[in-house]
Amino acid sequence: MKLEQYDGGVLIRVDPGSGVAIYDQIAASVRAQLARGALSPGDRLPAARELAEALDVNIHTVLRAYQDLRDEGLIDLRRGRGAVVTEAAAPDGPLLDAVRALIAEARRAGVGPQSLISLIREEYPS
Amino acid sequence: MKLEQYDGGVLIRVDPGSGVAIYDQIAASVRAQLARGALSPGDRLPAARELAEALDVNIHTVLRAYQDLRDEGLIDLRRGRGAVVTEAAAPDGPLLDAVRALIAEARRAGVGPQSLISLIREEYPS
DNA sequence: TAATTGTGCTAGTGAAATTAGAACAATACG
DNA sequence: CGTATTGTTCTAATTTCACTAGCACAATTA
Repeated sequence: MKLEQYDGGVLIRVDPGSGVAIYDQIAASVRAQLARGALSPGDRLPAARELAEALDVNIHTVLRAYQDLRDEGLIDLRRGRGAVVTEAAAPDGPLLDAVRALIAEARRAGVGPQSLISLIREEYPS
Repeated sequence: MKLEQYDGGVLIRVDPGSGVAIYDQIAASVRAQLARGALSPGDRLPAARELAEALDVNIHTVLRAYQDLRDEGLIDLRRGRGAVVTEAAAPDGPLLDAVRALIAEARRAGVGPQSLISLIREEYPS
């Protein structure tokens, strides 16, 4: 089952039994929307307590996701103020095009998401 | 520290303290080599017991990786016979090109591996 | 037949995720 | 100024899952 949370354009989905950690799903959802342009610099993410309740998750789990995003420089996170999207996290058209081109190519070749991601991890060292 | 295992062209690396599960690292390593063409249909992966000993890991950890690969249709896994690369898992040049193009684009845009993978997960539904 | 190889099972250990509750500090807003 | 909001920090318990360990068993190969 998937829990969702809608808040002025911010849509976050979480699947407790997907093998991926919940805080990682939250962070990934935000990252994807940033790259896609669904979230723009200056936009505000839902308050941690608020999102936690909506997703039926502990506040610390949400905070963990937010802190990861801050460490990556994607959001500005401060008490009293909340989580605000950074200037550095501007949407990128060409990148999104490249992503969609790659996925089309992968589909054609019969390569699934797992293999594709493994390949990228291998070719794009952290 | 990284442990490796060489076996007739099959190179598998594992880093116990990388945050990624070992079985996932093994599977990812195989996936990447399949897509790259370092492994071809008909090739045989090292026996689970053998690889486990070489990597200094439990056999169940290796089997978990192999079973995941089988679930994805990449290898044929049967007792007595071992793990053999499937016909479906053929190498693909254009795909690899697209991957490298995407990574170049991501680097240019200052988008890290995390965000990139999150984006692909979101755009390439399982 | 004998050796190899994956399967299935039980069980224990350790690390990490998640939850819970509370007090506290910075910010925003009337 | 006072109050509500919001993230921060802390302790602690629980739960989940990866990993290890050892064993017996079944299928395949040679």
